[in-house]
Formats: sequence, structure tokens, C-alpha cells
Amino acid sequence: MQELAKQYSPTSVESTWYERWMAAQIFAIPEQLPKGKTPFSILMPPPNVTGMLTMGHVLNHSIQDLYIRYKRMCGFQAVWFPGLDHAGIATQSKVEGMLRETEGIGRRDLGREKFVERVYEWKEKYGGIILQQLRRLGNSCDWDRTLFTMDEGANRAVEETFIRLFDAGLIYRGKRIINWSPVMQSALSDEEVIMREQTDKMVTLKYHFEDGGGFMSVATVRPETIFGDVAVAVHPKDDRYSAFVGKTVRVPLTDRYVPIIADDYVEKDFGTGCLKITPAHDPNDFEVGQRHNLPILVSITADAKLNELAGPYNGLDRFDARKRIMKDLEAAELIVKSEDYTHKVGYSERGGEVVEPYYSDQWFVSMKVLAEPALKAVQEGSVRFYPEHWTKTYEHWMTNIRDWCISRQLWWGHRIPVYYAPDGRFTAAHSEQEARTKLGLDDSISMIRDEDSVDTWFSSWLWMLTTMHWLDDGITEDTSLLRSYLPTDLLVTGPDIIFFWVARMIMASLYFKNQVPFRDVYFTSIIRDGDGRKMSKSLGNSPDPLFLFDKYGADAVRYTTLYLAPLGLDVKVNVVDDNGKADAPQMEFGRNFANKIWNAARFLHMKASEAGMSSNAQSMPEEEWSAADRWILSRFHSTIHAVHEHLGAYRITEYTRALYDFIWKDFCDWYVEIMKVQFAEREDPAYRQSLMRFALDLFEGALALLHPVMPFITEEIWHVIGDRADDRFLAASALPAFDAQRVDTARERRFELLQQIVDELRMLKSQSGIKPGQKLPLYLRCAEDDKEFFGAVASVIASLTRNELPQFLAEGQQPESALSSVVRGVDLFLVAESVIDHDKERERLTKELERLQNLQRSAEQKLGNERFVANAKQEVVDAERTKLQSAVDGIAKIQDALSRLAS
RNA sequence: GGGCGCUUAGCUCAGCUGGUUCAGAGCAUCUGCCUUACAAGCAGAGGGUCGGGAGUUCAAAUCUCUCAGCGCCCACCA
Repeated sequence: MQELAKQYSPTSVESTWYERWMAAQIFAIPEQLPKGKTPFSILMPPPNVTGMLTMGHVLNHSIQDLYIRYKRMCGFQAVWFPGLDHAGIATQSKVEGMLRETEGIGRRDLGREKFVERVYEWKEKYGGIILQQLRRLGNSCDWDRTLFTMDEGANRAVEETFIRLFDAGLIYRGKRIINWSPVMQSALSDEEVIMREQTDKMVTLKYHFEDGGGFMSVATVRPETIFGDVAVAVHPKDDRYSAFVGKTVRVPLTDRYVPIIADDYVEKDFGTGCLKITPAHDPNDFEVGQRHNLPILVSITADAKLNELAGPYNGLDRFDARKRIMKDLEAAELIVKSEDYTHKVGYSERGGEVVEPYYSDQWFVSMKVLAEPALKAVQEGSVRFYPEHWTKTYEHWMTNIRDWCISRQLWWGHRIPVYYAPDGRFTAAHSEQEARTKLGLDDSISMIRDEDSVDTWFSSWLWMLTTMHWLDDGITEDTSLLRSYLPTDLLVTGPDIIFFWVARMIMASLYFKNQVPFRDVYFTSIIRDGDGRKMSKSLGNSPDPLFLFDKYGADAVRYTTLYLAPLGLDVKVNVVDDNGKADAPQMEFGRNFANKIWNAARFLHMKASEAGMSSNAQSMPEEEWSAADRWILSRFHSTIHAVHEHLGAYRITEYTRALYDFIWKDFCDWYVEIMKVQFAEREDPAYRQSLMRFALDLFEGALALLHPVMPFITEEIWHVIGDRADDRFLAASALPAFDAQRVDTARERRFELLQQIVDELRMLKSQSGIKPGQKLPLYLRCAEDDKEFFGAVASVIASLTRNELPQFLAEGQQPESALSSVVRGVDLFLVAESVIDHDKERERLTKELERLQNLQRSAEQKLGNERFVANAKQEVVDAERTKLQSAVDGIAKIQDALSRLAS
């Protein structure tokens, strides 16, 4: 048997076992579900191809891996489908940035084809690093099934779904006001815009009447848009202005005159009650303009500069222009007033710049038809959310859903499969030829393909289909993977992508496959730093998980993260600086736990070898079991039960706590200490070996239960203490079976009494300033029924409290000059003549007396209440009676001890 | 403006269907221990009127209402 280091060092253990698991292919599953196997499947939310592992991933993936490993060990055919997202905007902007920096060129300098080539090159070089990082975390995915959203098969599926939706009239092209990113030069969906509150100047401008005689006061926070003004609107029922409707006013700083119109959209009570209408640069104004047949004047360019309509401001950036215009307005005395105004402004989720409402041609998915069944699926429980309250958010979004702008003016992504004929007609098709056929055009006519790409999420929403090879070959819709593993069982993701991804997957799955994509959705916590801020690279408050793995071990990071992260709540992780790196010292918790487990294993290993145990030693027969053996067995089976209960209900923190308590408190603090006594008391090797076998079985069972959250250390120890071959794996083993017969609450309760007595004796010693190692004579008086029990555990009490073997007192007997106490009717005396500090002892006894008197009072009060006795459950009333009785007994004994002290 | 969530020890959080000596854990603090698995440890201690108030109930940290504070999401008042 090998010697084990005193401290557990995770680094080499973790890499070794991951390699062995991979080599043995224990995470790989067959395409066809084997007969008799029940599937359990999870779709990994594909990380961005450019992504780096974050604490968010750690939380997310630890949960997924926990369930995959747990279900695998429960005998399911467990499969975790991994993948990568091409992340259109994120990746393109990263590569564009790199090109600009290193070569000083833009994408347009290269042209589409060359640029996309460069992105692919870049992806080959740097992409997918995160998948390696996920291996460090221990993810037990079926890596052979890794899918990239721009793989051939996925491309086909994207194209096919676009064409089908187009043909069904659910994808359409329209000229609308959309969210425009001037940096990316692309449209964004509503979901990609973050509204942030900020304070800007709101200026009230003078729009002078064309026929003289004063002006209309119009407020705006965007004076640079006045060049796109086409009207001033007032409310139809606003008496102040009704006389002016139909007149024309002059747009400030221009020679243009625009009409005053009346429209319900205007709020009478806001500002001056007059609203400038700029259809090209505000979605609401656009609608007002449509109603009144107003022209659309575009005065801002795609890169957010003013154009020729702005006269002298032509070519100025929108924000520079604003400043200049403000100044000029002031000089021209066109400002009524200017005041601070707090409002929300849309920012691009990716680039962080202010989004510009922009009038352009885009592609949209009509969402109503898709949303209806998807809403129903959640309301009827075909898909369940954890925590459940997210269904409200989901319902609200789904019932107020707006069409999805899917076109992006990007080159990195899936190109829209639409072809335009010279006559202006267009259609979606797999090829130019097919497009011609669809439109009934002659082969000689050449068509032009749409330049745009689709939103990244337009491929992600097919994830449950593409990972399982739907239309992979362009033909087969019903693959064996889909038959075997769809619907998947669990999706683990952050609530921030409930609209982006979760809702849309439900829609796509129901529309294209008429099945829900998953049964349960677990929404994770959001990890924040100690000050409650979201972790982000720019704040430097985001620890690099790889650094944490190196410092604490991946097991420790997984364990601590899950221990800290309750279902559906934000979780705060303290972040401190460690030589310039962000560190999360709370991870010590998991590291210490790992070390504790390691040392428990060391102890068992050592004792087993001391007992000369061989691998075929039998466990103790039942008749040999001591009270402690039975107790730990009962606790063990209670823990198995708790593990299934907690994980079944997604109470993951409870699961981690249950194992912490069992392993550290029950097994290490109590059982191991008792084992030492039992081991020392009987020297015969047969007993010792059988005891060690018994303890090892339990410990290995606990390792199995812990494996889903701490896969590496459990695998390592399982091999070391079991002396197992390298090609056998805990990861591929079964969890210990739960046996309800072994749970004995009465026995657990009696053992708790023993624990309380030990605690009390330790406290007596410690509080009286007696050295822990000083052995004192110990006397004990208990009920006749308990004598056998206490007789059996006498040596345990002596050893754990480091006193002499307890002697039993008869009624009335009393040692002189002893520290005394009473625990649930059991009298305790520690004889310590020379060391008793009488004042201290009196103080302690008085305190205890008070506590018991309070207990007595509260019990008497309750029992004196007829309604309590009549209404409460019998066992509650009985417990109260017992409590009262033991308080009364205790009081008498304490008073007696006090009087002895006085004498 | 609408919706959701949170508030328990100095800090981070448990406390699942109201009741068992229920007010807990870890960290931090204090005291004592190198007791032959573990000082990343062992033993002990101090520390909270469970955000305020009202209600339901024999019984409330737990259920209801309300107020306050914090956070998140959604929403077209310039």
C-alpha cells in the first residue's frame, strides 16, 4: 500500500483522471439508445467560440456535470451534448479589432470572402479554448458530439428553417425603424439593446409660426435630430393648441417649414404638450408619420453622422453635432429652456455604444404564431421552470411578443438564403437555381443573393435539433439521436437568456418537431462580487477560474460554488487581490473539505493496513454492530435518501450541505473517533478487518454520493483505498442503494444523547479551565432503561472526553466536590476537587438554572393553554410534557449542586 | 408605470410541507490544544428582539397584508 501525503494536492490528480476517463470513453454514448436504458440528456448552452471560462460558466457547468454524473451513476444513459456558438457579432468585432490593430485594415478592405477566411483562421487558432478549459472543470460531456453552430449540418438546418418559415409566410422583409449599431454597422434585435438610465439635457425649442406671431415650444433630448423633423404634433383634445393645427412652423436652424398635426399619441401633460415628429429616427414618430402620411427624412447616416440635410453640420458625429447645435440654438435665441432630464437610453449589449433608431430594410420573424404553443407548453407544465417564478416573466414576454429582427449586416454567420430577381421579386431557396424555379424564371436570368446574415440566435434556437443531426444530410428529419434523446431532460442556463434562447428554442422545437426541447429548465444564480457588482473583465473583479483551479483545485471550486449558489438567487463571492490576480478566498471552504476527505481516507487506509486487511475481507456481521456502527449506518442511509430528495427537487445547496455534514460531522468528527476506540479495544484481526471493511464501505458510498460534485478527488481516493485497477471508475459506478430499513431514527436520537453528554463534559472541562488532556474521574447516573446503552459506550465517553471510564451511580449517591451537570435526565459528575473555581462554577450553574427555568415557564404556559392541548398534534404535546419534566428534574439537580457548592 | 426577487450573527448564507431544547453553518473574533488522519486540523466561547408594523393560528424566521430599503426584468412620454 502506498503512503499518502498529509495534504491533498489536486493538480496532478485532476489531470490524470480526466485523461483516463477520456481514454476509457465513459462519457460517450451510442447514437441509438440501448434496450432497457432510460435516457437522460442535457444540451450544453454553447459557449462563444471566442469565449474564456468565467465564474458563470463554472456555476452553470458544475450543475450540468453534477446532474449528468448523478444520473449516470443512477443507471441512466446520460448524455451531455457540448458545442460552440459562432457568436456573430462578438467574433466578428474581435477579428475586426485584431485586423485593425495588427494590419491597419478593415473588413471592407478584404472583402467578404477573404474576411470570412480570416475569421476561420482566427477561429482555428484561438477558438474553442473554452472547451479545453471546461475539461479542467471536469465536464463529462460526450465530446465526440461537439457541434459548432457553423458546421455543415447546422448550416443546412439554418438554411432549411429559414426557407420553411419564409414559405409559410412567417419570415418577411420590411422597411422599419430598427435598433442600429453604428459601430458594427448592423441591425440588432430588441433583446440586444440594454436600456440604461442616464441624465441628459432636455431642451425646449422654439418652432416659429410661418405666418409670424410667436412659436410652439417643443422639448427634445436629441436636438441633432431636428433635421429629420417633418411635423409638430399635439394632442387632438388639447385646447391650448387646437387652433394651431394645420398651421406650419419653422424647424429651428433651417428654412424648412413643417405642419402642426393632431395625434392621440401625444401626452398632453408631458412637457409642453408639443412633440416633434422625426419618423426616420424614432419608432413612435415613425408610426405617427405613417398615420399622417408624412415623409421620412433620414438625417443621420449608418455610422451615426449627420448628413447633408443638416447643412453646416453635415459629417459631424451625432454627439459632437448635438453640442454644436445646442450652442448655435442658444446663440439664435431659439431655446426656451434647458433642464436636466433623467431617462433611459438604449445601448448595444455587445459594443456598448448608444444604439441608433435607424430606418432600413430588414428581415423579421413573425412571432405570434410561434409563441402561442410555446406559451402553452410552459403554462401546462410540459416545460417546467426552476425556480418557478420565471414563468411569469416568460408569460409576460410571450404574450406581448414583438417580431424578431433577424437580419444582421455581418459577414460572419449564416448568410440569408434569399435571392433577388432583376424584376425586384425575391424568394428563399437552397440555391440560385431553386430560386429561379420558384419564381418561374428562365435559367439565363442571374439573381443576386441577399448580403445579410441571420442573427446568431437564429442558429442557437435550433440547438436541440442540430446537436441531434436533424437534417444533417439535408433529408433525414427523424434521426436516431432525436428518437433516443429528445425531449432532453434538463437545461441549465442563466435567466438573462430566457428570451434570447430558452423561449425561442421552445418555439422552434414545437414548430419544427412538435415536441418540447426539454422538460426542466434550471435558471442559475448570477455571480456577483463582494460588493454585489456583476463580475466583468473591465472591472477586474472576475477571478479567472483557471487560476482558482490551480490554487484550490477544480473540485474545491465546483463544490464551493454550488454550496454558495442557491436556486434562483444571486450569489456574492468575495474577490480580493492576489499578486495582481483576482482571487476568491471563499474557495478555501471547498479546498478544506477536500483535504478533510483526503485525510479521512488516509486514516482508513492506514488502519486497514494496520489490521492487515486484504481485499476480500468481509464486512462485520450484523450481530457485531455497536451502537455507533448502527448509528452511522442509519445516518448513511438517511444521507442517501436526502441526496435523491434534494437533487430531485433541484435543491443543490442542500445536497452539498447534506454530504458536508455526513462526511465531516458524522463520519469524521464522531464515527472515526469512535472507531479508534473500537479498534483499540479488540485486537483480533478478524474483527478489525471486518470493522475496517464496514467503515470503508460506508466511506466509499459517501465518495460515490459526492462524486457528482467532486469528481476528481473521489475517483482518486476510491482507487487508493480500494486498491482498484486504473480501468475501473467510480465515475462509471453505481450510487449506493438506499435501504429504508437501515434508517433508524430512534437509534439516531439515542446516539444524539450520547453526543450531547460528550459535548457537555467537554464544555465542563473547557469552561473550568482544566487541561483537555487531564483525565478526571467521571460519574454518571441514568435511567434504568439506558444503563445498557451507556454501559456499552462507556469507553467511548471516556475516550472522547479524555476522562476516566465513567462509573455508574445509584440514586442518592453523589461524589464530593465535582463539576456537575444534567443532560436530558442524565446526571454527570466530573470529580475535580483541586481545580474547581467555586465562583465560576456558581456562575455557570446559575446560568444553567435560569435557562431551565425559562424552559419550564414556556412549557407550563403552553401546557396550561387548553387550546394548545386540544389542537396541537399529540406528539407535539407529548414532547412539551417531556420537556417540562426534564426541566423540572434538571432544576432540582442544579439547585442541589448549588447548595453543595455553598457549603 | 407593470412584474419578480431579496432583507436571519461583524461577513457570506442555510432554515424545504408552520411545532422535536429552532434560532443554525462556514468565515472572522476570543480561549485552550502539535490527543499517532487532518493546524487546510481538534475542543470550547462570545455574538442575532430572524428589516419595521399589523393580522391569521393553540403555535410564525416560516402563512397573509402593509411600510421601508436593496436588486433584477419588462414598458413608445418627447
